[in-house]
Amino acid sequence: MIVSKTLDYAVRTLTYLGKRQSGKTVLMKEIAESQKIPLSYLAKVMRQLVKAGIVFSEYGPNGGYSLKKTPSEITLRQVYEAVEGTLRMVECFDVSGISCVFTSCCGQADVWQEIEKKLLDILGSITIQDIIARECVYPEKLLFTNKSENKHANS
Amino acid sequence: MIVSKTLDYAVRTLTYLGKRQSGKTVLMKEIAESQKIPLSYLAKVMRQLVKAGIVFSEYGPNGGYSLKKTPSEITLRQVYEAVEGTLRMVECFDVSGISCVFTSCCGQADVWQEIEKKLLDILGSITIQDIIARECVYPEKLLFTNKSENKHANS
DNA sequence: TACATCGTGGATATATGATGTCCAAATTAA
DNA sequence: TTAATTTGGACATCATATATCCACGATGTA
Ligand code: SF4
Ligand code: SF4
Repeated sequence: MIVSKTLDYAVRTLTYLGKRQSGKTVLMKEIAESQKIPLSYLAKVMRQLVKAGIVFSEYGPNGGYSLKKTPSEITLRQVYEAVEGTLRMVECFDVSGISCVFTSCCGQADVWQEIEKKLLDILGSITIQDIIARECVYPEKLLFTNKSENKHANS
Repeated sequence: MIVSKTLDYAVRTLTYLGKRQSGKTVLMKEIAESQKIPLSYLAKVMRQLVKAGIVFSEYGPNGGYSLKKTPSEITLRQVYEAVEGTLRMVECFDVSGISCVFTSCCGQADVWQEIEKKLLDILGSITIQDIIARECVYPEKLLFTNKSENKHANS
């Protein structure tokens, strides 16, 4: 019941791209550095986002990434499924497809599937735009000062 | 975003105990065998349920386990927290307590915490009784035949 | 008291998956 | 062609979930 680092990376990247949305592409290197994501790991995450049709990628010099949809069209559910695959709260079948002995008569499986459905609805109702909107009002300032001690001046 | 085997074991055990609720204690061995849970692993799970105040344990001959509350008083949230600890969807602090650089200005963290809250509400609204009620109507029959091929006669 | 029964506690192993690294190939601009 | 950049996959590393083991503590019975 946890947001993996991979998902965290993906969401951060998308909000970052969402704010740059002037049609210009952004280098993977820039994303990695600004978001403190290991470059070679980010590469893997980006591939998944591209394959899912969420971001657009371009090769070569002047290449990079940009959003393929507007931030308000990208839901958390899409992002989740891009990097984690289909959400499944209970795994009633093992890797070789053999079902749990209790599957045919299990009240628990039903319950988890209902919860899963509700959770999917929630994830589907939240967009990258929502996340951008929830950032504090002076984001650029902080982003550009995070090499220093990131101290709060709220006295 | 997954129900661990441990949690699955815990819920199965509690529904099993819930159905035996005549005040009588049940041996760990019986639970393990009927629920196909490794005995020595179940031991660990039971300890957590006892510590959480959900089940009652008794030493010695005639010992065993029984529910400390009625099935309708035990919520999934309680069970989750007993075996997994506090639900936290995002981990914005590493093990040594150092916070993520973005914590002070992160829209994502807010969003996950709201989702977390909703999920906790859902988990808190579902009880072991609900799960028992959702089992199919001939549970004993199936439970006692699972040494055979568990074939369905629904033609 | 002595003994058998059964849960407790913690140390330790094993398996699985998440995270991170590396390098060669593909694509494109200049 | 050459440099810049993403792509793809193999591989290494690390963390955690799962499982096992064994000595100990508590309780009933005789
Ligand atoms: S016990 Fe029920 S929920 Fe758990 S794995 Fe088997 S069928 Fe699925
Ligand atoms: S980026 Fe935001 S959500 Fe992710 S860890 Fe940092 S603060 Fe938490």
